[in-house]
Amino acid sequence: MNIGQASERSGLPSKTIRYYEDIGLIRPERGGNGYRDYAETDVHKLRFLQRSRGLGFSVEECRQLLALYEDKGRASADVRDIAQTKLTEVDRKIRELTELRRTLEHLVHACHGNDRPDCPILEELSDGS
Amino acid sequence: MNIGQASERSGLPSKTIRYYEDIGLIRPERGGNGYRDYAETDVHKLRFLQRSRGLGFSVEECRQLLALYEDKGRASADVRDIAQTKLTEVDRKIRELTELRRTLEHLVHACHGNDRPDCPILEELSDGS
DNA sequence: ATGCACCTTCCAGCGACTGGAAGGTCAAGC
DNA sequence: GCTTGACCTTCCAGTCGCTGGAAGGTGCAT
Repeated sequence: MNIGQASERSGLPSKTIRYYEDIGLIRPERGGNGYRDYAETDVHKLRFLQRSRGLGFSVEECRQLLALYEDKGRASADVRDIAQTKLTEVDRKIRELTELRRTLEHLVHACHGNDRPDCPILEELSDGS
Repeated sequence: MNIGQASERSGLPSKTIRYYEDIGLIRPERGGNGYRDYAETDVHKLRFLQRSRGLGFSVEECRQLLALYEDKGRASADVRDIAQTKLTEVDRKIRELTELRRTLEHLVHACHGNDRPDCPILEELSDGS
């Protein structure tokens, strides 16, 4: 199938699919007209990429996961390690954002939001109080 | 003062300070030797930038905030709108990450992590079950 | 005079795409 | 057979917010 259909079936934009080929994640056949020709297994891999990217794995991590996926002799512990590391990162990000949220909420509530020029938000940004 | 000291006092790397000048956020004087010469007000603005970037505002939002900060006749509601929008974004991001966290945790717990090749994580990534 | 820390500009690269230009291909309708 | 339009191709540039490095100038102490 052509890239358009592969795009539709994987949920990835054609541009992204070509990019993944550029960086060596996937290698479709080529037809006589030079068009890329995707097999079912390719669509499968593209969906795999779409899901793992959506779970926040970097492209390099996806490359590892894909290699492990294709390696029938891999240890499942390898995969779990990658997921565990990502989980820790996500946890940290959530903590940071929650802290940020608290600060922003405080700022928004402190500001009466009228058309007078004094604004507690700017004051706090300015002097770090 | 030179860029090194401005860097130290604002908490921003020299490279970043030069970059902020490139994109027109700040315009220090120049000494006879061509060195940038930062006044107190410049350090003040740099700290303002450092804090607002740290709160997750984009450089463009920082530019707006800085303009409002310098505009003595601004309405505080303008500032609050920017902060409120950012708060909504942060909320959405936290929700997404929490969902992601749940999925990752499920994957990690489902995988026994031994050296046999079957791995529930890869299976889920593959078939989206 | 030498050394070293600091400063300058400019250019390139990161990650993960995304947009656009310029052109080839294919199928349908006239 | 000719046109139209949708699709495909490659290649180059831009996004965001820096960051690194090269090549060279300046300031100050020894």
